[in-house]
Amino acid sequence: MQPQTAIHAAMIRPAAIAMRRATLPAGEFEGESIDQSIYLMGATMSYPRHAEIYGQDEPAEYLYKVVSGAVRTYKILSDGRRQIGGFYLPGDIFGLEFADEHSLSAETLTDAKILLIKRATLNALAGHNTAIARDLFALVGRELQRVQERMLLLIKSAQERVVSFLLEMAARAPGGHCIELPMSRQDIADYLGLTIETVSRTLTCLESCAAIEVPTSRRIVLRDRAALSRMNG
Amino acid sequence: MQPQTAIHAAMIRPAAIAMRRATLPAGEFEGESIDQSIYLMGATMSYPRHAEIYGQDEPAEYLYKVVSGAVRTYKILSDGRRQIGGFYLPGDIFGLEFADEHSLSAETLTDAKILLIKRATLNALAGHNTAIARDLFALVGRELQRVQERMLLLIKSAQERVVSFLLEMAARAPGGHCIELPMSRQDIADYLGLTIETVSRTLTCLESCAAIEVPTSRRIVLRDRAALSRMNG
DNA sequence: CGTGCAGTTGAGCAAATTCAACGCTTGTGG
DNA sequence: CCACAAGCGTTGAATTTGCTCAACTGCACG
Repeated sequence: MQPQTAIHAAMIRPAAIAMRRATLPAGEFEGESIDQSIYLMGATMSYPRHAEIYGQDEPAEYLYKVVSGAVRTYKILSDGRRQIGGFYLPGDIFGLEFADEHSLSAETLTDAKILLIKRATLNALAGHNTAIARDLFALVGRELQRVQERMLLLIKSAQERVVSFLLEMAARAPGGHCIELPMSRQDIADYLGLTIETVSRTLTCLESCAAIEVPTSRRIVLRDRAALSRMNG
Repeated sequence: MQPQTAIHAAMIRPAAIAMRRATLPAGEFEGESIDQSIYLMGATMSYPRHAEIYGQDEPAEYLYKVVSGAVRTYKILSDGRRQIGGFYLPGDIFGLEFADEHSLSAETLTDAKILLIKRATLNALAGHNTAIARDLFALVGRELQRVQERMLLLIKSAQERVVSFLLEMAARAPGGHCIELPMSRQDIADYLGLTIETVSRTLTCLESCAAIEVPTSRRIVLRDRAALSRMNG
């Protein structure tokens, strides 16, 4: 499946970026410098639903930022099981790798617009601009924390995993208590290391406990956040 | 429990380090520049067995390198369960954190000598010396890969987890097929997200399959590595 | 009105945990 | 030197948890 591409790359040399950057106000939050660079130097690509953005073992040339839509990264194990590495929503950056090749694949969950920036370009910028280097570092640090959180999740019970997932998604949702899920039950199951049946049953159970409401299968409303937090271990 | 301290800090200004570094041959492997810095600027501390090196929620001021002995990092969950973040053997660096506070605690498994270096010092060095910055980055990258590996491990079956653990330890052991374990069954269980009983039973099973030998509880010999690799998924 | 897909529900099963007992080693005190 | 307690590891039986397999529902689409 080939993505419908719509490239608007700004052809600016690194030095020009650095100068332009210098005229902007000092960084007020982490990632600002990287954001500047991506917007100035990145190319926007439009992908249809369920399109592959990159595959396991392809060279990791780019860094990606979600503009709209949602993305999943995943890995297929030798026995056919699939482990989902993470879900990325608008504003999130993915594709951070340290090997020369991607260890995960990435696919869109929905139609999506993705901003791409060459890693080589960013590395070159980081060599001259310490703000960008710092942002890159912070980015990786946050990714590390995210993965460590998830490690803790994976030793918990099925119910705790589902609850953690709901709270995590709620924290990133606009309202904070009504979640619109861009992914299927199978995706959630592969993210949590459970089966779809267990996820489904757990949600039903949470609903009958009055902790959540599930008006449609892709929308979940948190009713009793205190109860959920208690279940979260 | 207070560590027996034996500080031998070399008091050298960053600029001096950078100069000294410049006279050395160009980096031949990742981490060399950081190693240089740690050895030049670090302080060695001696800890007895089961001593706390730092605690969860303490400010993360230092980076640590194991000189001798072994270390575990861990987190106590609210319900009393303990998750082990990792085991660190001589040559390993731990204490990498991105928040200002440690999210894990660290303890010695055995008597140990640890080299400490102030994060602030290293950050300052990294700001001037791109080789150090690159090493730091690579270090974090490898830590991220390590954690991602472990995430994959935690969705596997008990047997696969134990086998993965054995292969991981064997890869770091000197001979490569005879493992001297510095940690207890409880530590292994908490590392793998299993119970001690399951770990014990699995080892017994592997031994009766002739895949391993367990001459003493802390020593494990890999007999049939091919079979183990096959079990590893 | 069927067909196909996603999600739910139920019954039976396998895997891992819990609880309990036991063996081995180590260290301590009589 | 022996007796004994404590800690660690192993083993067994019962129980729980989550998985597998299968049927069923609701919904979108032709």
